[in-house]
Amino acid sequence: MRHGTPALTTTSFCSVNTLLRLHSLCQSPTCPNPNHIPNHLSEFQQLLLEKSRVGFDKPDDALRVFDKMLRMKPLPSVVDFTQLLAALVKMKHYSVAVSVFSKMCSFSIPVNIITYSIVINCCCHLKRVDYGFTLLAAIFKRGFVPDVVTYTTLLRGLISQDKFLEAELMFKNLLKYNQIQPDAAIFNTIINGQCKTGNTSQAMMLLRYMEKKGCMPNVVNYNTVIDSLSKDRLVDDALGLLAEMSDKGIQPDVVTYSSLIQGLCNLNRWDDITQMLNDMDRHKISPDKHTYNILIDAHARDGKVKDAEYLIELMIRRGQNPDIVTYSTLMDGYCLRGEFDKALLVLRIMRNKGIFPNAQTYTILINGYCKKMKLDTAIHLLEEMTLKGLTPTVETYSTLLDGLFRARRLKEAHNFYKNMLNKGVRLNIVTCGILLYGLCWNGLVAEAMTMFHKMESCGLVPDIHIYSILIHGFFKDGKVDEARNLFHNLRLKGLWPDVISYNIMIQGFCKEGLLEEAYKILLEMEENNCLPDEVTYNTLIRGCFKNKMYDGACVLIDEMCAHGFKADASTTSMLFDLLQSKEQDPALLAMQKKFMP
DNA sequence: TGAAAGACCG
Repeated sequence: MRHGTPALTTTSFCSVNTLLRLHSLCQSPTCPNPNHIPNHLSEFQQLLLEKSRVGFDKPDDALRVFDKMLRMKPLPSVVDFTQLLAALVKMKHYSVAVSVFSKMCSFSIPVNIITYSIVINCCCHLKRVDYGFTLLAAIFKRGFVPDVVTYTTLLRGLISQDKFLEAELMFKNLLKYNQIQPDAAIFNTIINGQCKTGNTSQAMMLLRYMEKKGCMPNVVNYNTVIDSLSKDRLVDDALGLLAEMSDKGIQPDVVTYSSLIQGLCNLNRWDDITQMLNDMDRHKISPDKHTYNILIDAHARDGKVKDAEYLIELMIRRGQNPDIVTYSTLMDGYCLRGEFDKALLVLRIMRNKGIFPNAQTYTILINGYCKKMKLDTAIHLLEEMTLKGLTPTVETYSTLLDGLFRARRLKEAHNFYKNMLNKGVRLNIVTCGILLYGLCWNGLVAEAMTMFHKMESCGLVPDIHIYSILIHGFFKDGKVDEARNLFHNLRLKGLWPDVISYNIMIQGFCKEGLLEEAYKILLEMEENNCLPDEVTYNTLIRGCFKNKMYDGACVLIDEMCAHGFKADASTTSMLFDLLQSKEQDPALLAMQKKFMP
C-alpha cells in the first residue's frame, strides 16, 4: 500500500508557512520593523511577502498565491500545496480550501493523506461530514491509507453534528478491526463526546480503558474529564483526578486549574478557590485569560462587581488582555444588579479599546433589561444591534420572548415569535421551554400542550425541564390529574425526574391539600437517589403549616436541619405568623421553643 | 522530515 505520493521537490519556493510566520510576525506589535523585507528573496517571494504583509486574510490573496504556484516550474511540492490549504484552514476559510483542493485535483496536483485529512476537516467545519465520508471513499479508491488523524477528524465531525452514537460505534469498529493505533487525541475525541452528551462516568471509564490498552492518558485527557466533572458539580471527584495526576507524574496545567476553579465557583467554595490559586502559584502556573474570566464571572454573578473590576485591573497588570468575554461578563454582573448605566459604560470602554460588542454582548444587555422588566429598552437594543449589522441569535429572541411573556404582553410575544420564525431562526429546546413557560404563566395551558405536540413533531426531544414546565402549568391551572399523569409517564419516555420536577409535584400536591401524596414524593425521591434540597423541605413544611399538620412539620424541620438545610424566608415568616396567632397546638409550642428561645 | 486531529471563559 502506498503512503502518499512522493513529494515533488523544489528549493526555489519560499514555503507558505514561512510566509505566514512572517505575516504574523509583521502583525505582532513586537515586530521591530514591519516594513523590512529581506533583500535576498527572489522577486516572486518578495511579491508574496508583500501580499502577506498587507493581509493574507482575504481568501483572494491565497487564491492568487495558488495560481502563482500552479505556474511555477518545477511545480511546488505536495507539502507546499498542503501548507496553503492549512493556512486557509487556520483563517477559517474552509469553503475556499475545499475549492482550492478540487482545483488541485482537476490539475492532477499530487496530494496525500494529510491533504485529504485537511480537506475532510474543512467539510466537518462546514457541517458536511457526509462529504468527509465521500472523501474517505476517495482515499480508499486511490490506495491511500487513512491514519489516526483522518479518523479523528471524521469522528469529531460526526460528534459536532450530534451524531455521537455513530462516532462511538465507528471508533469501536476501528479498534476492533485494528484499523488504527489509537493515540491520546482520538481517545480524547470520544471522551469529550461522552462528556458533552452528559456521560461523564463513561468518559471516566474510557480514561481507565485507554490506559489498559497501553495508551497513557495525558494532561488533555485528564483535563477533559476534570472539566466535565466540575461542570456536573462533582468537583470533589475532579479533585480526586488531580491527585491521581500527580501520583502518575502528569503535570496539571492552567486548563486543569481553570476547570477546577470553575467548578468550585459554581459551588461558591471560595476557600478552595483560594487554595487552588495558591497551588497554581506553587507550581509556577500563571492564571491566563480564561482563568481570570472564570473568576470575574463568579464574582459578577455573586454581585461582587467591585471585586470583578479589581480582577480586571489585576489581569491587565499581569499582562493578560481583557477580551470581549471579560467585558461582557462584567456587564452581565452590572445588569444583574440593575446598574445599567455602568453596563453601558462598559460598552463604551470596550468600543474605546477596539473591542466591538457582538451579538452575544447585546444579548446579555437585552437579557438584563428584560429581567428587570424594561422591555421597551430591550426592544430598542434589538433594533440597535440590527442597525449595527449584528444578527440577533436564537438566544437574543428567546430572552426577549421570555420578557414579553412575563410582562404579559401576549400579543407582542405572539408577533415576535412569528417574526422570529420568519427570520429563519431555528427553535431549540430552550426556546421551546420559554414558549411553554410563557404560555403556562399566562394561564394558556391548552395552547402550551398544542405547542408541545408541535415541537415533538418537529423532532425536538422534550427533556425533563420541558415536562416540569407543563406539570407546573397543569397544577397552576388546578388540573391535578393531568399533572399526575404527565409525571407518571416520564419513566415511559425514558426520563428520570430531577429535584426540580419532584419539587413541583410536592408544591402542587401541597397546594391541593394532598399532603400524603406530597410526602410520598419525598420518599420516592430518596428511593430514586435524588436527594431532596432546601426547596423540597421548605415546600413540604409550608404545606404542613397550611394544613395544620404541625407534628409533621416538626419532624420535617428536624430532618431538614439534620441535612444541613435551613428554613427559608417564606417558611420563617409563615411560622412567625402562626406563632403570633391564637392557636395553641403543642407541636407549635415546641417549635416556638426551638426557633425563638 | 515537513503539512493534518484532542481540553478551559459570556
